[in-house]
Amino acid sequence: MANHEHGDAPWQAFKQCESCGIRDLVLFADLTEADFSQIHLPIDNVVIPQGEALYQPGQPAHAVFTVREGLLKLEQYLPDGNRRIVSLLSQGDTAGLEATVADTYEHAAIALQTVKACRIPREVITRLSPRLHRQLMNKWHNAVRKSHDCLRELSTGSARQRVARLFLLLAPDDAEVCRLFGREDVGALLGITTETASRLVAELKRQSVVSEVSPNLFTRNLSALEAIAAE
Amino acid sequence: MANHEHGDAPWQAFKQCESCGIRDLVLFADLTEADFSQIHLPIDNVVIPQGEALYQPGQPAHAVFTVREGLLKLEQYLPDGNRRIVSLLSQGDTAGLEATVADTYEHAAIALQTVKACRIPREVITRLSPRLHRQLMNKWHNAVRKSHDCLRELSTGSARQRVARLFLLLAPDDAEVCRLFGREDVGALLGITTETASRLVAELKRQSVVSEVSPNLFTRNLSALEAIAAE
DNA sequence: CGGGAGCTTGAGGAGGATCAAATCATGTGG
DNA sequence: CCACATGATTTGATCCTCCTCAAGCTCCCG
Repeated sequence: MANHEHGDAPWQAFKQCESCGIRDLVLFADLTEADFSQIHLPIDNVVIPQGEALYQPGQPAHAVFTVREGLLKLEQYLPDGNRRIVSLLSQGDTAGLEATVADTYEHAAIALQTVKACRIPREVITRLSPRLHRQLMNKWHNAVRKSHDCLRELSTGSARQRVARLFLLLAPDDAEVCRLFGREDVGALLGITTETASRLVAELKRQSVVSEVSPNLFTRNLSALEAIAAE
Repeated sequence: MANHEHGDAPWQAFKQCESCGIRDLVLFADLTEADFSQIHLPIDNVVIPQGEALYQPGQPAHAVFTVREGLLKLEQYLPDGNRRIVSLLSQGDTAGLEATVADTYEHAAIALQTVKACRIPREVITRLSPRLHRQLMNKWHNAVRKSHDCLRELSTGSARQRVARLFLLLAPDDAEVCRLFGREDVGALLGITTETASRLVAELKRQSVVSEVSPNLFTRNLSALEAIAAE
């Protein structure tokens, strides 16, 4: 199971959050010292090892999570038993936003790379609600945008285009390298089979559009990728 | 262009909204008489004929819209010039929610069936913000859910399965009939070509899984559709 | 060293794309 | 009222992409 380590006193949450390295990215970006003093519940740090679930669909949704490090997939299951990844969450993204309006989680949230996240009990959100309004709206907006990006870029066009677009989406343009994940997950994200995903990644390697410097860590030829994405 | 007809005095908005037939579905569901009295901007009724745009991507986002009748598509454009429908909005859904957090619209919103909607200026939302908090969150939540539904049901599996799932999503199970739209749009929604969309709809008609009682108006054999959706 | 999981590759076939043409529906002007 | 132009839908023929089933391969760990 995921490792929950939290400070024992409420005010520790304050100290931790205030000095958070990604303060401007998170839900609490707008809060003041006075706001933090109203938090009477622990904000836990959770670490989810690769492959472990942060939560499962149908579980009671007691908390919202802010991703500080790593990569998380949100997946859902189909009538025919297949599964589909509907979103990828990375630094600054929020998982389980539905906790603020629904009783249960709607996805399986599973770490593709070891994830460090903050667990924020739903009551904290409820209590700070007016102060968080703007940031909550921003987070929802991001969730919608990510999902539409996924449809537009990763579920449209040929399998080759989708793989190229995935390499472009996985890291900002100025990033040196870019970390990929298992071919089965690539398939579930792009709506293609594991074999096709493998074939195409291998092909891009052979054509040195990307090169694997270490297992699942790639350098990219951006202009070549962009050409494929738009062809 | 879309037809904007609005009451001239602010309080008319109140009267209209208060007696709205879908009051419990809309953004203003929680508001009281006192809240309405704070609205000093007109809530217009807009009618968008089939094929016309409610807004275009990049346009300054000055308003949010509640759909009262009809069907709206949200579409986005790809690097290669193709387009993809990322969401369908119908009664009670909200279009242009991004107006509350961004400067411009992110989609083209186009009527698939003649749409009647309420145009709510962004300042109204801003002003009533705390009172609308819960409903805004609900609307965002719906937007995310719709988008994930689209990915999971309409962009996964064989073209045949997708068409069947579309017929199931287009109207509630107890609806007598179900209205479809042009094959080109069906294609853009399911991520397949116009020809394939046409072929499969025609095939379902021949197999009397659906029947076209009048142009683009269908009755459905639900169990047959469900069987195809899950096969 | 052997076993397992994930990745790669191969051969074959099915499903969907593409290009092209025929049919149907709609509206317009003669 | 009919002839015709226009656009959407349907259908056909062909090709190519991607899926399926299957077998090797690599790497890691016991």
